[in-house]
Amino acid sequence: MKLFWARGYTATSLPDLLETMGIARSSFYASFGTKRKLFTECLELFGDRTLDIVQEDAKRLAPAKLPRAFFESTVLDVSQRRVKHGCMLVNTVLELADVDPQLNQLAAQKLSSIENAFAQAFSQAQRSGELNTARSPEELASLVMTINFGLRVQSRQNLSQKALKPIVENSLSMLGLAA
Amino acid sequence: MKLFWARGYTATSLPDLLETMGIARSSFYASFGTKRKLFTECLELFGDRTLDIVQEDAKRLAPAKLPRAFFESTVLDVSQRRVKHGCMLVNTVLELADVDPQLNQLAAQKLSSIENAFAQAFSQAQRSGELNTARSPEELASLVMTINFGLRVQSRQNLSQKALKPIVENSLSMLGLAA
DNA sequence: GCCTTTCTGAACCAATCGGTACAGTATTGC
DNA sequence: GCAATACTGTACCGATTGGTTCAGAAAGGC
Repeated sequence: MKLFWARGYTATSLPDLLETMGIARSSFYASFGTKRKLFTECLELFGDRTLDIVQEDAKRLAPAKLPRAFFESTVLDVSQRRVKHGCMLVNTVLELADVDPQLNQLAAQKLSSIENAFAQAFSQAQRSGELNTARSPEELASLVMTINFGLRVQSRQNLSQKALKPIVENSLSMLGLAA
Repeated sequence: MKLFWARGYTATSLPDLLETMGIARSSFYASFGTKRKLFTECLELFGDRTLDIVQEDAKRLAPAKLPRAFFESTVLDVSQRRVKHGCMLVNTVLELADVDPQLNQLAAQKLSSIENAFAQAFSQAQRSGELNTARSPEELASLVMTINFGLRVQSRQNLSQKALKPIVENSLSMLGLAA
């Protein structure tokens, strides 16, 4: 998964995978079927893990603090190596949008479920009066995802993590103003 | 360029290019050298054209209206087909960040020059008192680019243009609050 | 200690990749 | 109408792509 994450689907060759996994070619096909099937499983795994982050945070944090928690655990509080890989879902969408509709749709669907998790938390907070109702929960979630996407693109450039920090802070500040 | 734009560098094969360009294989190599060299030229062309959009708008518009003008001419006022291709520079960064450092750097550098164009316009507006000085020109430009990246990722998903419109409007509204 | 399951390593497949070479055909300039 | 330039079509190159097959070695269960 880490290989696919870093290099994308096409640029990751079978020999690359075999060497990293430390298994033989025949074992690979016996266990995982095809390269495409393995990539699909990796996409699902990555998407589910990311969704878990949001849902776990939503259990114990005020919704207004959700975006910061999410950006910290996916951009700020990870190694420089990892932040440079960006988000595997976003990478996949941009690599395969006009090449492989199925994989694109799978990634888009996972992203959509993450956006929904944000929207649900915001919706609940608005009903309990914790959150300003100037914008709908869906609009707020959509804004959070837009900023998230933007940050992931910034991450994947050659930016140092120091240069990334103020971008995250300013984005959060801007989001706060909008909520 | 349109082919590279839509499918990315790796997924665009030489036969694809030849068919679209309507020339023979030997003519291709005689005129453009290698596939990689052509891609470089396309990146430069795309980057320069995008930079032109910002610089031309900056000549006749108030800096506060620059982001809206930019998003209109790159996201809202283009065909559904075209908006689905996203931004070639962003696509390239996400496809090749951990695969081809040189091409990644070229795309990143072009994006940086676009960001600088925004920063210059904002800087001038702050000196003349047109713009709030709560945030530095560089910070504002960085925010605009982050939003821009986010919108491009949204565009490249299977979103209809109708679904994209409110996202752009909300993003602009959020940006306005931050400025 | 034996039998079954698991895995390896290498050979092999057809297809495609980017790139080169070159003879032959259009097209151009004058 | 002739010569120079531009372009085509095809064959070819080595390398690499994802995927298959299978005999043999290693490991595990009891």
